[in-house]
Amino acid sequence: MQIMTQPNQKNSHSEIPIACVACHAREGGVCGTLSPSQLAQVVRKTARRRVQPQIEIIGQGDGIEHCAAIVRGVVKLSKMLADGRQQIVGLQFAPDFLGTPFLRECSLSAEAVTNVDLCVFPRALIERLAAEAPDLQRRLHVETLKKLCAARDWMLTLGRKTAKERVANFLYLVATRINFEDGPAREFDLPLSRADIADYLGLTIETVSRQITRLRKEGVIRVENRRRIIVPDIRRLMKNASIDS
Amino acid sequence: MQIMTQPNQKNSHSEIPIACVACHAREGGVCGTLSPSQLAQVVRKTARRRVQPQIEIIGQGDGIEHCAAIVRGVVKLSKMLADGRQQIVGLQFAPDFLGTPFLRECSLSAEAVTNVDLCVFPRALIERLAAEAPDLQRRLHVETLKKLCAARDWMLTLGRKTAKERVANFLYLVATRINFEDGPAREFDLPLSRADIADYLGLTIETVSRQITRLRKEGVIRVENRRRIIVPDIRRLMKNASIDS
DNA sequence: GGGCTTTTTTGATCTCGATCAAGGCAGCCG
DNA sequence: CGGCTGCCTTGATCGAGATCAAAAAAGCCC
Repeated sequence: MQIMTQPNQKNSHSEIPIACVACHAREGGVCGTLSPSQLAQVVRKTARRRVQPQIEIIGQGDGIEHCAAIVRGVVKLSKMLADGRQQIVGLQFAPDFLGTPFLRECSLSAEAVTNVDLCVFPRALIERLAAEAPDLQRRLHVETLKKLCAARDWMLTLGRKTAKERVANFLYLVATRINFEDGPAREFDLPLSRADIADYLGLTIETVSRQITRLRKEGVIRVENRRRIIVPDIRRLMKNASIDS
Repeated sequence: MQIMTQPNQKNSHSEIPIACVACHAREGGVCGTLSPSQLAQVVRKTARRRVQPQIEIIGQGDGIEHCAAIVRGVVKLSKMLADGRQQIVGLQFAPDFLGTPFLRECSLSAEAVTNVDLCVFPRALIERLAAEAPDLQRRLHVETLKKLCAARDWMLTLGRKTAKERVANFLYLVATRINFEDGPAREFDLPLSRADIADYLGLTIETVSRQITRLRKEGVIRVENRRRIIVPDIRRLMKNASIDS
């Protein structure tokens, strides 16, 4: 499924760039250094969109004609083999950028795992503005570099860590990314089902469940209603994940 | 160990940018769109360097002050846990770019696996030129996007493929990347030892060896002198790697 | 609440790849 | 040539996580 292209008429024009800025609040916003006329283009071509859980945002192998910034919610990026085996290759939280301008042939599918609010742009707009505004290009590049670094960290997890370490690593990752401003959350709701966690960790749901139980029994975490995780001591969780701090 | 900083006096000035261009020949070279004065800066600040196998180019956690383009040879990027478990998170062939300008905190170590010729620049130079030349910034960004795509492909391999598929996948990867101009090589020398292959695939050397034997006995590959691989039918190798073409 | 589905947990067993242990083979140097 | 060293291969056994199976808990709709 493609990202919708129509600008959302219900939003006032002034709201949209604020959303974009919010998306990249950590660094002052993607639109931060654009000229007034460039900002006006963004306003005209940008659409807000709300996506329900389990709805595909970008399909595997689509010619991707749009990009988006996540305003709220969690998006999973996954790859699938012909026989159905699946691997989640990235989790994106607000205010991450979705899509690969400047590169066409990267097949992966993006799917909302919670309710997601997006700020959608045409790919061509981003590419044009990036060519005009070096700082925008640089900032998108830095975001890509961070994703590359995260992907490589996860390769270490997938290739060399035990099931228990992987689960602890996942919990640590969610704790640190769920609130993008503050440090690691002490208490949070898991955005993913056990099946999705398994697909992210290269494990089965049974193994994920058993390792969560194990961490719970060892007192590393507390679990309420299967979804809510409480971490009394983040250091202890990191040790269980073999994260050297 | 840091990359050497001294420009190599033995190289004529005219040779160096040619080397850079050669590094990025597929797209016309990193230096392709620079002005004459920018090119002169590159000439002044660039050093050629030859690196022996198993020599570290950039250490894990170094404050990385240099970047490099690979002119010849193969470089492995790896991450290690405190207890010694290791994962190779990327293999770079000529004419790949090494280093992460614009981003400081990504800990990984780069090590030559064959004799490697590099073209070394100060990080600051690249960052300055990229700010001035939007096309250079864009091209570096595209290279990073490709690496991200490759890393995510590898996550699928690490998370969901069997030992045999992983080994076949690795052979296919080397076949396609060892000669950057042509298509997949039908015959090539493995640049990595069994131990390095194991670290790349998240397996042990024994399992790697057994799966190579198995692929050999099934006629998917022929092996000469343990290092030389002959692939009679690349399609068959891809099928064994579960690569959907 | 009661019946239904879906998700998660727990238990029993199996299997692929790890581990432990030799043995083979090539390169190197005397 | 023979002994040595460092990879690589092969064999035997073990174990972490997969698979198969079922029970328990939560959500959902009436």
